[in-house]
This record gives sequence, C-alpha cells and structure tokens, in this order.
Amino acid sequence: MLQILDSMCILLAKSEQKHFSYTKKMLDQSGLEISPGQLVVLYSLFTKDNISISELSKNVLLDNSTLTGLIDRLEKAGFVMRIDTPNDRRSYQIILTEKAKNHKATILQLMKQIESKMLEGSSEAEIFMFRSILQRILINFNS
Amino acid sequence: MLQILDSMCILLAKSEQKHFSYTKKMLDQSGLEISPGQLVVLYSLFTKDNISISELSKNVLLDNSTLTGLIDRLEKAGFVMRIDTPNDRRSYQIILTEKAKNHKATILQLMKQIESKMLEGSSEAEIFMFRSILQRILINFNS
DNA sequence: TACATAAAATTTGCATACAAATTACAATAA
DNA sequence: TTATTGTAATTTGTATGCAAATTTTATGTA
Repeated sequence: MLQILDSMCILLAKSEQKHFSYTKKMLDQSGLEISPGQLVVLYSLFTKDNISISELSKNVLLDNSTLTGLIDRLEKAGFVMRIDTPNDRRSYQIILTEKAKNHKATILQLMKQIESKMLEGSSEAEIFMFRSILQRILINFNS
Repeated sequence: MLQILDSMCILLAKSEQKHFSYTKKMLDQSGLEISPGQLVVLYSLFTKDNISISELSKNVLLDNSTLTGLIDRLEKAGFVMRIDTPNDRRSYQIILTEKAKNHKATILQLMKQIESKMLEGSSEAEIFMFRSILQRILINFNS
C-alpha cells in the first residue's frame, strides 16, 4: 500500500479523484456529451428546475461563479435554458430542455451503475455506516 | 438533507470538496504558504525524496503533467529543488530543502489536526471500516 | 426622489487534475 | 552507425472549484 494512503485525508481525496476519473470515462463512453460536474447539476435539476442560479447553488453546493460556467456548457449542449425571471432583471430561471428530459432515464441508470461499481464488495451494513460517516464529515467541515 | 446527497457518489464528492476547502483555509491561516496539493507532495517526499518526477508520480497518484506545475510552485516557494539525474539528461531528482525539513513537524501536525476535525464524532471501529471501504473504492475504480 | 446598501450573476485569477501533443534524450535493432 | 522505438518531463487545452472584484438591478432609507 502506498505510504500517502496512511493518511485518512489523502485516502478520501484519492478515492474521490479515482471516482471522478471513472465517471468521466463512463460519460465519455456513453456518448451523452456531458461532464461529471454537469451530471450533478442535471441530477439536481431533475428533481427541481425552473430555479435561479443562486437557488441552484444551494441545491448543488457550488458557488455561483462555478455554476456560471457549468450552465454555460449545459446550455451550449442543449440540456438547459436560461429564462428571464419576471420582476427581477438581474436573475434567470434555469429550466431543463426536452433533450435533458429525454435523457433522464439513461443518466440516472449510468449513475446507478457507477455507484454499484464504487460499492462493489461492500455489505449493506457497511454502506449504511459509510454514508453516515460521510454525512458527519460534511457537517464537521461546515462548522 | 439535500436531495443530491441521496447519491453516494455525490456524497463522496462533496465530502472531499469540503475537506479540500477546509484544508486550504487551515493552510492559509498557518502562514506556511503551501497549497493542499503541495501538502500531499511534501507528505510523500518526507518519507522518500531524491526521486524523479515519474517515481514521485507513482507515489502520489498524480500524472506527470500535474506534478510539473506542483513542483514548479514548491520550488519557487523554496521547499524542493530539481537536481540533475546522473547519466540521464531527461530526468531530475526532486529533493527537499532545509526549509521543508524545518517545517516537517508543523506540517504533519496540521495534517493530524485536519484529520481529527474530519473524523470528529466517529468511533475507532467506524474509522476502521471507513478506511477499508475507501481502500476498496480505490481498488474498484482501478479495475 | 436621491443615495446607500444589498443582491444576482458574471468575470478574473489561481490551484488542482488529466489527456494529448511536444521536446529532448536514451536504448535497441537493423 | 542510422533509424526506430521508448521514456522523462513539459506544454497546451479543457473542466472543475473558490475568492475577490465587477456589473447590473433591487431595495430600503433619508
């Protein structure tokens, strides 16, 4: 085992890095023409779209400035549109296009597939505990 | 709880993202003038330096092209030096400077502190299982 | 109404990351 | 020895991410 992985922090970082690369590879192969970052945004929008960038930013835990670029690329690829917000010319509503809705099932299935790969060999009980520790980590770093 | 965190994949990604931000913040406050990426490289070099970029790349699970920039910045900040490899003019040996060695204890202590924060509220048994699942994830994504 | 303050989105600058291409050099084969 | 192949490191291009600054528009106050 690599020495750096003695550190739980580095082990977490490298696990996520490999997960990210794998996701990127699977997306490339799928022909969907979306990126890992866009995947998260779409996943959130499938549950609730027609919201502002600021609202979306809370839903996906990303800064507005990060979302600007992500939405740019999603819009260019035809998955979302920016629509004027009534009564507030500063803001847009982000809505899914038909194209995005048509790909929803495929996208969700791909995500399930990646999750399966990730958790291969872990029991339900282990996964349950894994989830709760990750949630605790998120909380710990937000205080 | 945020809807996106239903997905174990996204939960993992966001946990790491928050860990990264926290590490960056702590490093900023420490006055050490190093970044999270540089921290991992130094951590590995503390165990074994005087190695080539390619060898280091295996030790830290990073691509050569990523390391070029990281080493550039570490060198500029006076933590490492590139030394010619005898008999191979393509390659350099990366060695730690006295400055880096002088900061070793401080850096390791800071890393311990971040790990403590991360795992706050988790038992030894939970941490043990967490570690083994992360190791399995790393393996799953490498095959 | 005019001014100060706040908010929404974007831009800019910096730090990861990798893939693909490039440069320089080494090693092997013809 | 020359040509091919391989290797080490870097460069370039693209995608995250955030902080800080900026632009545009709202809102609240004098």
